[in-house]
Amino acid sequence: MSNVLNDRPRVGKETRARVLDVVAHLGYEINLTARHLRAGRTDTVAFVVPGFQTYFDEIADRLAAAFGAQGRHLVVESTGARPENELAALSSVRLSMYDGVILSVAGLTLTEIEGVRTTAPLVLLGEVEVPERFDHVMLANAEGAALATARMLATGSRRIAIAGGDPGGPHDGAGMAAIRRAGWVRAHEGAGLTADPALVAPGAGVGPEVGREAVRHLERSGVDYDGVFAVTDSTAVGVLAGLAEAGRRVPQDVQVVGFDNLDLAEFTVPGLTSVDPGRDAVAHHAARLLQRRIDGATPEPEHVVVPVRLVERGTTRAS
Amino acid sequence: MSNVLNDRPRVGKETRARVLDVVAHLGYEINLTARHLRAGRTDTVAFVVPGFQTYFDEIADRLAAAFGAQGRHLVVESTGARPENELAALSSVRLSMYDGVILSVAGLTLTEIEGVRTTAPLVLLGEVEVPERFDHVMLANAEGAALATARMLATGSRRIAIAGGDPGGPHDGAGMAAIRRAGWVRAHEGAGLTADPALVAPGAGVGPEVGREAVRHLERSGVDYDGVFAVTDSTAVGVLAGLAEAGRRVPQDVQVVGFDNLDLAEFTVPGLTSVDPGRDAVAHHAARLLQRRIDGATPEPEHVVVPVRLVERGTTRAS
DNA sequence: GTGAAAGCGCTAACAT
DNA sequence: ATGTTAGCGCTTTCAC
Repeated sequence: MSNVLNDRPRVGKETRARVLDVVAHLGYEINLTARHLRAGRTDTVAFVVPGFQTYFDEIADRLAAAFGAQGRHLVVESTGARPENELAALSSVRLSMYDGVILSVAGLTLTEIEGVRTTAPLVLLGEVEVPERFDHVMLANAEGAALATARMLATGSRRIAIAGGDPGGPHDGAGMAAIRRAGWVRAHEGAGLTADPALVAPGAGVGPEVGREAVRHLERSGVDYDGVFAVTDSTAVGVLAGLAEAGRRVPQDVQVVGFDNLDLAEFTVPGLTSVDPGRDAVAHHAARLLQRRIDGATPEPEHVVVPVRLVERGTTRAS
Repeated sequence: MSNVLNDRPRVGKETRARVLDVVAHLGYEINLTARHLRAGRTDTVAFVVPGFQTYFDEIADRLAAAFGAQGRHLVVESTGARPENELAALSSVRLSMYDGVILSVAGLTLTEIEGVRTTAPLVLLGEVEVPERFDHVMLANAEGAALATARMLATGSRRIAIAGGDPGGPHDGAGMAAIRRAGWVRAHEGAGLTADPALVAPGAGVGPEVGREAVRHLERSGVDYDGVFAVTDSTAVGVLAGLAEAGRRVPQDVQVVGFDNLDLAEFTVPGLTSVDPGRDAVAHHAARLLQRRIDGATPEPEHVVVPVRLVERGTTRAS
């Protein structure tokens, strides 16, 4: 029977017809679970993200296309940003459901990842340090942040605040926000200036609430500022809302730059200048690295840093 | 061995220790695929969406929470809005990977869905007509659209355009946009007015591009308008961008209302008045309906219409 | 060209 | 209390 269903060559025409007839009659439905066990593959790859968010949506679309082209399915799972779930996703138990996993790391520390024993095809994504032995794709975070900051310095901003990422919080130090903050500092140094710690706005997370809260904080504190670097575009959207609320004109009074260049950035008012992380490249490398593991190769682990570029729109002044 | 691993009761302490030792030593990792075959379950539920988008993200979060509470995993798959993929997701072949599936229908017609023979636990979601025999959760679309339109009429708008959803396009007629457009018409009638067909902006899709294009079209055509109902919030974001581009003030010159009440609606400038679909209710019903199918009941199919309400923000004038 | 059977790795039932 | 085994449904090999 399976010969017929899988279109094997050496089956008589009549037999094939007969089998197909019976199959249709009985309402037979193949059981994928059994096939997976037998085949040792599930033809499914998982993209595990900290949360269902626009940034990951845009990457997931590209991954789905890449894997779909080879007849593999992509599924997206969320860890809810809980480290224990990230670890669970790393355990081979969970991995054995999939031919491979691309895990976007958010909450785990280097030490926690170190402890993971896993031989299954796995690629790590995300703006944190990971052990040498894993394949890893990350962005040029510090460079991007520096690019953003330098752009505002070049067009006259001298007091550039930074919003998002819970500075000083429990997850700070090694995370994405910290690296981008380092780029913000570096750009100041590059211009012979010093970044003012008073311009680091508090607030945990990277959503719009954080951005709006950051601006409210700046306003309350009475500190002088004429630029805001938001660690993500999502944060930037909140920053724009906060600035409107405070009556600050963008970009005349305050320039704003985000990071991620979400599709949305083209539609804020004014359009959001943003650091483009080259999502195509991120997805491409993640898919490529996973593919070679799935193919059974055990190559040297690769650590890809995807370059970024600045996309200029209306939240920065013309140079 | 399995007794030990699964914490069965009647195992001697010493035996347990010995087994665990060996297990650790050999680096044994359980094979979930085999377990799934044996158990006849995968403890995994799929949420199949037309695309990875904010609206579905916000529902997926809630579904993940609901199923996670019962020890089940949620995975999200995208059909890329291709009808053939939606059908594939409906086929029992694909269903057999999961304990159940929640499918958000976008591109399929009633007839196409009619043809589906499936006994697996399945719940349909989405703003289209579906066969009686399926469980289905949808929004009070026409009511919501009428609510939105009536709100703008009540505060002085007399020429309310509608943006998004490809009116007159191939998928028009039965889809979400058509139902919402019906609500827009109905609200006019309820006020003793007539909706002007010239105010139906062309353009396929529900993303921001469509909203901006819609406004550009209105401006080009020179038609008079003082309000825009966007069929989704995502479209509304584009509408706001378009209006800014055209130099129209919101809400003084043009009022705007969206549909979905995305988290983002609170952060546009000005804040977006929007129809809230009660996402909690949508997720709750979808999870509940799927659960009872998984539990093996074969109850009467249920067709839930989730009520909506209007959330007023800055894109509409005070009443 | 066709049919039968072994075995993927697991676990629940059963025999010891 | 412990060890053994049958069988989930598939596919591939092997015997006919």
